[in-house]
Amino acid sequence: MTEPAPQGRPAGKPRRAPTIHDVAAVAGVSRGTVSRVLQGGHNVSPASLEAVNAAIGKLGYVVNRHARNLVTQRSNSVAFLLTEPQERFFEDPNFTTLLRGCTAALGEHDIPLLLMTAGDEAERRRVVRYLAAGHVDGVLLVSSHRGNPMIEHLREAEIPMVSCGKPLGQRGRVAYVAADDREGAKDMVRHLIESGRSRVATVAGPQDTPGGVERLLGYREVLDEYGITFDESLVAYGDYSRAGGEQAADRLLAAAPGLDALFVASDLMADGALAALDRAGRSVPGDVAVGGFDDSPAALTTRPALTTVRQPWDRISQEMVRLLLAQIAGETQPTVILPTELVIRESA
Amino acid sequence: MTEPAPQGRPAGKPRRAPTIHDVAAVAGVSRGTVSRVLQGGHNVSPASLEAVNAAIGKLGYVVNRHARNLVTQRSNSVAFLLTEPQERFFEDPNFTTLLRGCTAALGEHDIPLLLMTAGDEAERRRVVRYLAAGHVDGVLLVSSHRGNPMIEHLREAEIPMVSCGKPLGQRGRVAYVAADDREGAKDMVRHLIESGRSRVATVAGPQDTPGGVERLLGYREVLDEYGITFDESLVAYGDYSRAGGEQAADRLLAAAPGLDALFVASDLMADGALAALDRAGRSVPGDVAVGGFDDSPAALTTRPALTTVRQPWDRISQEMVRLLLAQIAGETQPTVILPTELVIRESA
DNA sequence: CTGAAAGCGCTTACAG
DNA sequence: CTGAAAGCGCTTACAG
Repeated sequence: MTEPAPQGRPAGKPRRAPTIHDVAAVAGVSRGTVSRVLQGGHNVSPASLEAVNAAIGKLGYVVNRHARNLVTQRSNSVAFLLTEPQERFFEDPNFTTLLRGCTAALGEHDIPLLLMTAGDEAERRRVVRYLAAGHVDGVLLVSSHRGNPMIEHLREAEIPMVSCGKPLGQRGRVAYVAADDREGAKDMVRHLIESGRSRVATVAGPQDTPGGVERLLGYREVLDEYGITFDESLVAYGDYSRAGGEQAADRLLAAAPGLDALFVASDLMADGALAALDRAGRSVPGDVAVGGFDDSPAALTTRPALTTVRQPWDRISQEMVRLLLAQIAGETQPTVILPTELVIRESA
Repeated sequence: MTEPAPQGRPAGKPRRAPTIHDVAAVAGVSRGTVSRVLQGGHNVSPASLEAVNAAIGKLGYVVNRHARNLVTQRSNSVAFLLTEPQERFFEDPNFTTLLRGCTAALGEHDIPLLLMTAGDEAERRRVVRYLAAGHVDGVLLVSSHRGNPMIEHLREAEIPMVSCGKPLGQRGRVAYVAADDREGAKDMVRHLIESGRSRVATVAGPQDTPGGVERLLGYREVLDEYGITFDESLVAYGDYSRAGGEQAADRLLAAAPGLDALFVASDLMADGALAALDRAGRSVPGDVAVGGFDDSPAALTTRPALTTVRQPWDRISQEMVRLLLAQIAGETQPTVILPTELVIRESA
């Protein structure tokens, strides 16, 4: 007599997950054939293919990644590496947007994202050891400052990687995806001038970051276009933080009280600048038109709502993942520059 | 004649990583002994131990995780799972704080964190398949709303997990770490009353989240303590978003114009409430004292700076990791409730 | 304390 | 198109 089928799985702990062996037995083929089906079903007869798929469904078989990874010498995983002091990035809304986009894009390939941070020397060592050991197939790198020590380490270990934003001082040796910072800045400054402003100041980002450099260059190029002489007293520098933007705007207001427009190199800094202007009794956009950069969520909650330059974060993350997977597959992929978009709200 | 030693590694690609076999050969012992050293060096003679360690250093040997994981049937990795619509969490500063803390805490154990999101049905299926296949050893769960379908799936698959915040409707079946929401709320409301306010209103969180329920309960309990009759018109509900807080405050101002204090169940909502009060021409804390909850970075940039209840995020993430690792190791760990701290700034 | 050996669950030439 | 077999790099009883 046969026992009644147990409800669910038996009481004993040892639920052994079905293996390729079990599938082969049920399907009545060899393990090699099962594996071939798993690899895409090439060189497998329709009958075998169907039998194997049925067995897989019946058993609820899922490949054991460790076994597969061991033999293929791949990890089928990718690291998302933050190389700045953690504080900075975790407060930056651009970061979470990017992280979310990369997670989603990798998810579609069924590739998990390992989040790693390398903020201090101890972490850096641990991460390099981990990555150099080949525990991931590639690295999505988030680092903006020149002279990042991690990049050298990763290059030496010949780990596929793609950076978000152009890594300064690498002379084209590392692939990257970036928004067109310079054109975006130019669009904004043209918009400011075309709306009738004549004393356009700017809060630039750090000059050891690509965004800091390029957005300032865009500002200067448009001044040239319109035959406006560049004036040192109309530029101040911030560190991309809200407080930094506020202080830079204070300095600008002191050095050039007559300014009637302000291009700020990030939304977070623009939010700070808005506070400074408010304190100084200047209305926006009445007295001073203000333009930001990023189109971060914060741009919608400032008052007035911020006119800004939209960075295409969704596409940036998608392209980063595409480039990295191509690189892992052995293809050489060119760097990608994505267009920005001027978003006009109330502040300018 | 011997060739001069090549600089760096040879030109040919095939840099094969050293294995336990190479280490054994260099150290003059068997692979088993090398493995024992790797496992902690028990039952290994001092001489062997030293020889093996020297060989490891010389070769730059790093264990192959795939091989190890295959035989130990462990993944030595942990998932950080977001089960809400992604938008919500990625905008919530509490989330990034928690993510950062967990990454750091796991990093100390050399365990990578896999970031996974289960916002829609398709993602949910993919994630359940991945987790149920045993691809991670455990799950750090971030989910606040009652009736989260993922929890059932994970429980069925018997995957170790610990939740951030008490999962409603699970009757104690899943371990969690949380701040003491009720006590935190009570501290704040007492502070409001003790500072001389008599019409204390509250913006509560969603009532299908533990923070929404508990913080409102704390508010009511303190009212009782002081013999103040509970007044329906002094409570409004928000969804933890900035806009939600602003709208809730608007409603409160309409229903109870005489309110002179406001306890808001999150800093983000408090920021919105501040905007509503400003629009209504009420000064803070002059006309209305405002208290928040979280002590998020935003609490420092509101004007006036926000008096709030600090959630101990660092400890929360550390405890989550500790509990999860214990659970993976087979130990049963009790749930952990951590004390909050009243942070007095300018708004109350 | 230590070595030889089995085995974890896959993939992939190799013959046929 | 398919099976038998080797091998990926480890860990872990088992003898000794």
